[in-house]
Amino acid sequence: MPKVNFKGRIRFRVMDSPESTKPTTTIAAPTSSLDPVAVQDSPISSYICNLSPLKPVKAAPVAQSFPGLNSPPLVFSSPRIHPHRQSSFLKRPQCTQPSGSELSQQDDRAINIAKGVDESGKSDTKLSCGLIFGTEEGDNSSSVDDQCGSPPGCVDEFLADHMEVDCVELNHSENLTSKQSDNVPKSSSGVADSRDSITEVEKKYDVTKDDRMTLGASPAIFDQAVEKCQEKSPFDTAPGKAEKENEVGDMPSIVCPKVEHHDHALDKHYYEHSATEDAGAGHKVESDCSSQLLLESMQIVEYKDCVQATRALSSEPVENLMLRDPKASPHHCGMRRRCLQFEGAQQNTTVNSPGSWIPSNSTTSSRSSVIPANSEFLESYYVDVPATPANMQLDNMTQPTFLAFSPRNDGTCSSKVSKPSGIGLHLNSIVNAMPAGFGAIASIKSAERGYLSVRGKKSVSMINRHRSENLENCLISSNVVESTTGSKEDGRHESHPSVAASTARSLSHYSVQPLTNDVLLKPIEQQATACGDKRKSNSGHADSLEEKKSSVTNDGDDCKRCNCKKTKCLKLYCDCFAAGIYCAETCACQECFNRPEYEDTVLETREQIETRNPLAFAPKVIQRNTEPQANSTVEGGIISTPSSARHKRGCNCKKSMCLKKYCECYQGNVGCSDGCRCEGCKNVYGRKEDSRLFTKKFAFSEYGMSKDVVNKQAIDERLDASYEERLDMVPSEKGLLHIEPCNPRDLTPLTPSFQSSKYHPSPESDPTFLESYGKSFGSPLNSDNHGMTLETGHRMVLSNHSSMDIPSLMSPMTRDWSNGSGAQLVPGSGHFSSVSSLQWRNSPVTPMTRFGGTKFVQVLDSDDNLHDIMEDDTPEILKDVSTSPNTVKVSSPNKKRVSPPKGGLHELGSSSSAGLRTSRKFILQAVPSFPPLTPCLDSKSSDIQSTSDLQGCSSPK
DNA sequence: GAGTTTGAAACT
DNA sequence: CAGTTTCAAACTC
Repeated sequence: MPKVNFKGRIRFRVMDSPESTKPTTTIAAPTSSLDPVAVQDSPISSYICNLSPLKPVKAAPVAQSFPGLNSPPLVFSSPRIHPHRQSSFLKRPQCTQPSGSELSQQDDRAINIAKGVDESGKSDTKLSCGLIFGTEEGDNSSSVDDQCGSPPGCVDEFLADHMEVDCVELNHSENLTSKQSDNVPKSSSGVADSRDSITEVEKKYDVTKDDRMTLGASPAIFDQAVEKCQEKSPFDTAPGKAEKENEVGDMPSIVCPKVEHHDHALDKHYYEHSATEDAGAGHKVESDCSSQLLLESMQIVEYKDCVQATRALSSEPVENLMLRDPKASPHHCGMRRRCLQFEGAQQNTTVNSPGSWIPSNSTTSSRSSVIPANSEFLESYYVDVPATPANMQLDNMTQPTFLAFSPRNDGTCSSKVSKPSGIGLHLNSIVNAMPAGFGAIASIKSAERGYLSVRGKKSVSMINRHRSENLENCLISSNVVESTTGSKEDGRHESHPSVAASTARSLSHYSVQPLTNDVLLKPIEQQATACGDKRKSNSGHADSLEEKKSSVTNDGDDCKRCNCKKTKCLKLYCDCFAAGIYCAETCACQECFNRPEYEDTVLETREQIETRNPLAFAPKVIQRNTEPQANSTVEGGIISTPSSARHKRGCNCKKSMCLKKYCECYQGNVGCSDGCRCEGCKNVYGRKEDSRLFTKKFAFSEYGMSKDVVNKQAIDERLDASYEERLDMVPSEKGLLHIEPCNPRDLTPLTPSFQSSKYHPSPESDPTFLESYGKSFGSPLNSDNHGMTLETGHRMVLSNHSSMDIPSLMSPMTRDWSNGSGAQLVPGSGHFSSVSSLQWRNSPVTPMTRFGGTKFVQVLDSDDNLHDIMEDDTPEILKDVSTSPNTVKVSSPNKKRVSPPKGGLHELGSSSSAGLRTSRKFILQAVPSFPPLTPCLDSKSSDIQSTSDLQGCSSPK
């Protein structure tokens, strides 16, 4: 068919142009999943894998529809992934704790289901894949390949795996890799296993049953679901899709229409993945999935998460679920789809910890402590996961996030961590929302550590819901949107009283929510926005909102619609491709190869592009302030928002004066920075010049506000218009302040950068980036550094300001700050940071970066290096505020509000002054500790906090 | 909807 | 690294 021809063309092109190395193999087997996968996997150095989420994607293709599989390798995990990771993370721990694990898994499943199975499956698969990869990677590169090639567990598998693995077989993950191929046929057995596992779990944990009861799901239903799953499991290989569909069908309530609609192909992939994986460990997984699905479905049904966030079947439980699941699911749906391909890289980390019990205990405890009965149940699941990690082992904690990278956890408990697919970043950016997820995840993780802060906020979950609503508003800026989504997610997570639970939830939710995006259109919109950075940014504006909506209406996917005619959607010219998402039917592109069918080609191409520019797929706009803006506005009216965010590379506008969407900075709703080479910059969000003044001044501002304030005022005036829109959003956010913690997810979008940075610290991609950020660190480390620095600073600050810390950690930089000051929910930053570090690195970093970044920046600013950073983040200055209230004031474009700021400022100022001082001191220490080298490592070495930062740092874009 | 403008991406 | 070309989005009419 024409496709074939296309493929041929594509292959040729691919071969010819960009991806000479892989091309042949990849090209050869683009459609043929296996070959490419194997190739990718085997050779894949972790590095490569990490680098391109595409690989995972390829793997997915191999699975046919398992983008997820591919994802594992992806360096840049999409935010989504992170969430998943977290979820997976959580799951495993849950596994250790049957009830909790199950719950978490179920949640994930539910999410998947909600996604419409497919999407969820994709996202999940990705996650799962990531997890698998993680295990595999840890185990063997080949295994990874297998995963990729084989159907790395579908998303469901993901979840299921965790569950089953934990409960049933810890070794499954290992087996899975080997089994993948074999397992497929075993699917049936897998189902049985799942049942068994379920039963076992149930046995082990009376709670599960009870939970079911609580959930409202009747045992019978559950059993039925299991049966269905089992039946489905047989889908094994080819049938996978059908099976998935079936599953979906099985999970009637669960299925989310959108998801299904979105990416059948992807879903299929996932499905296949799941099937394949299921076959091996996958079987268990599937069974788990099925069981989980059942459970989830049960829960979901009650919660109706999967189906749609909107669907809140049961009121209370539903709410909790809704908050989590719905969002997640919806999110995931949209995000995943898009990101799936790239996301494939996602790392799934199923942490099976022998000590899982401990976690489980914690989780259980969390349950009791936090969640109300039913909701608790779910929460408990979430909680379990996080709890386990936290409790379990900081190591594990970190591992979970990193597990993908290092299978340590696997040891005792196989923990599969979905690696963040750096590439997924696009998604992140897109998803950004997803990204949010990352951040969220990271935050969550951190939360786990310090999560306490989060806990207090189950209400947050509610908020999250609102967020979803708000999201629409948030659409304002894609970046912002992302952040918002993240925040929402975060909020959700946080919402749960029990920190661990909250964290776990957040993880699960994140993973889920992003995907699910809720059926809620809003979420979708967000996703869309997230998807297309440009568009997002565009949409970011109020105007964009409408557009987004329209696009959203299309599908969550549409966020980006390309019209490529010559590039076949395999170049960065293509917004879809650049965003790490597949082109949708709504696209008007011609001869599009950016489709699941051509995953291999896509992955290869991506790899090639990434080879040239590791940050090519990183979000163009580093969102730091978006959410914060809202916060800032809320708090002190410090509306530095726009300023906080920056364009990765900076624009080069000469005629548009940065006042049109031609300008990427403008598109991204971010101010121009020193990195920009624009001429006659009049960027409403912040002029390059201004940014400098700001940044520097700002840096000083903390120390001496007056100058900054003045500049800010001027800027604010300009920004006010644009900001007002945001502000509008903000108000809601204000209400959401609680949510702020959630905001961290927003950061998720950054994650991509992380990944890239991690793997590709190369400054090439982002000279400006490096410059601004790198300067501070001295090393070219990308944003990671920033993240590192920021985080460290943040932490440092946090140490000073316990309250502040939490918020910052929790929420994106700015908001967090503002909110942080107010909310400062959690004081456990320190703990948080340490834990987060690993995880963050993968993807979640972003959040960290934001927070820490800004603050840190300030601190740094005090130092020479830091100062530069500040500049980059100038707008971020506002962020700085977060670190120090003062900074916030300064940074906020809406200085009027901010600067006066009022109490907030004062508070900040007072606290900040002290905090800053203290932070500085810390920084001084920390900085030295930070070798300019890799942010992550450095940060780690320097401080735990720094480590957390590092995670964030990994995100560097 | 067609044509132009714009700036990023890709290429040399 | 700089310059040029190509490309697709953004914009205008």
